[in-house]
Amino acid sequence: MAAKYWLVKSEPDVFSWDDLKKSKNQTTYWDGVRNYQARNFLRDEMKKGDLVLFYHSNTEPLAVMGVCEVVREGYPDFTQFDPDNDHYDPKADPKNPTWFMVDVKLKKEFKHPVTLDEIKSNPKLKNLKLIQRGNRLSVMPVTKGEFEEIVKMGN
DNA sequence: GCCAACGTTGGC
DNA sequence: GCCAACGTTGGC
Repeated sequence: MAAKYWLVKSEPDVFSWDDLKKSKNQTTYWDGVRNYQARNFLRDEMKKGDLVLFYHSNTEPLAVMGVCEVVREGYPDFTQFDPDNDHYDPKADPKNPTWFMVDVKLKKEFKHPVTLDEIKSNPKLKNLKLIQRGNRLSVMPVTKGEFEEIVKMGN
């Protein structure tokens, strides 16, 4: 099974590329996703070895910072059961968890972060879900071609 | 800080 | 099951 390609958004105020760099083994768990479509990707579709573009949303610079690799496949997001956590979900049932997460590890830092403007002005990326109107998914699939184009732009 | 777009909630 | 109201996202 060939690896798949993904793009995840993170607000750098919450968790930035630098935070990932400083994490133990440059690996982190991707917690706090509370959207069913994104949850399904995390739970069912993301597999070990899949490659993930890491995008900074909401705060400058709006850009893809680099590439991560999935190192642990979907497992229950423990923050849903923690009342002190921002992502606590009082309806979540430990026996049948609602929300899932994966672990990702830093694989490659772009020499040149690929900004939203650059993505928008590249005709090869015009179908990228990220730039489609009103898209609010925090985890989304990208095609191999889109992935390779962004990696090329980052080097 | 604004606001368009969207997902979720809840009354009916 | 519809749909209005509401809250959140995220670019500008």
